[in-house]
Amino acid sequence: MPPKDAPDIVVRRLPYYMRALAQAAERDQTVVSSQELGAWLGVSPAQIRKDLSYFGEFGKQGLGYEVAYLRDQLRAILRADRDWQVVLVGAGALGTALAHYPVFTYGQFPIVAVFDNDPAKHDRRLREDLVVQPVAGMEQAICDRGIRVGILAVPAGAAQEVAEGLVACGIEAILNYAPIRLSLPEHVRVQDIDPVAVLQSMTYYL
Amino acid sequence: MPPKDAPDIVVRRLPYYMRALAQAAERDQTVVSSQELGAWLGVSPAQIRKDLSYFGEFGKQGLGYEVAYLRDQLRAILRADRDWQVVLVGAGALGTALAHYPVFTYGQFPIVAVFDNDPAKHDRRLREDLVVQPVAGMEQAICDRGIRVGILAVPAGAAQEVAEGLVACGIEAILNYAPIRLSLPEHVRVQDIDPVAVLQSMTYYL
DNA sequence: TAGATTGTTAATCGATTAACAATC
DNA sequence: TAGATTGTTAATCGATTAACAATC
Repeated sequence: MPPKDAPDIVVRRLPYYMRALAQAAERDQTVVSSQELGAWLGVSPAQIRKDLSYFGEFGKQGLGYEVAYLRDQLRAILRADRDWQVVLVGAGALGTALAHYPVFTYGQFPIVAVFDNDPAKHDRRLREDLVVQPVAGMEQAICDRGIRVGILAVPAGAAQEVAEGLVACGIEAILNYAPIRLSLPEHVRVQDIDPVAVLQSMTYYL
Repeated sequence: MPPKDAPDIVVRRLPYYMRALAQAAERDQTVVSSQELGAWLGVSPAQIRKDLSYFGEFGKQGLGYEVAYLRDQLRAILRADRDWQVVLVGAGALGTALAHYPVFTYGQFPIVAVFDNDPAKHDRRLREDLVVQPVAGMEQAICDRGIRVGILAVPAGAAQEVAEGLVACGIEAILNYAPIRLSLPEHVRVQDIDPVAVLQSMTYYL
């Protein structure tokens, strides 16, 4: 019986486990139990143990998990032990804000190229090392560098077309800020970030 | 047997149904089937019918749903037929970008006050009608206007404290951009938006 | 009427939790 | 050793899907 793949919902929790462990390590905590980790994250200890068990055995009975070790294991599992160059499309207010995030500047997901269709924005310098370019040059730039991750911060009307361009350039993971559902090939992962939809679901309860 | 409350996961899908219907209405489409709506959204027709059935009967057998009618019903259910004034805390790059979103300017969630703890930012004008104020005046401003929704766009280190301040002011729903889990009273709804966690879960598959 | 599609029930599928033997 | 906590199995819970009578 082959080991079961971790469900996507489990994979999506791992970054939160990883972050909690990184914070614990910064506090010089050396060991943590599933009980404690769960309390921090609002998750049951059983769920944490079950989630981790999809990927291996990381703890010691009677003791718990070594903080630094488990953090490093999760980093390796999520491929967070390396950088992923990112291409940003859309240099409006949101794109500009994202370009200044530390994680997108020196962090794990450096934005290395920005494109926009608005000629008024071309050559604008978003950062020391980042100049807005015309979308026409996108394919070339992405292929040359082997970039696989894209962030879409364009208006809804342009999103589908731009997304197809990204996919044609070899992008396999897209973080989509445009409030529209993208239709893309199966192999491309898309995650939407939509603050309005989130707020609208919250006001239901008010 | 009392009717069952809709699960939260259903409520979270309604904004997407609502948006698709609004777009269909703009195309002057008058009627839509669960089949068609599901195809647009990448959801099964059965799921759409089941989801809607938590809230009432909105369709006609053999025909489908009247687009404008169902859109309006969903608007009423989600309380999207009114404005919700929003308070923004954090006037950095992200907060500034959010302040310029149309939906947060003239839309359903107008940001009516911005606070920041950095004196250098005080009195900065984010928009025609929006000036950054010291956090000290927050409670007063929120209570005066009866604001119930907050957006948190401050660094992780300040988030918990600021969130507690918001709750003390009567805020009941928080959209949290800080990469940290907030511990707040049960009655306060919190939704996190964390692009890094999302990207990290996607790179697992690359 | 005949064809289509809803609303709902029952079946299926998948995720979470409880419980406990293994063992540090 | 005694106490604690893991990893895993089985039980439970909840969400999705399939199917179909009702009916437009």
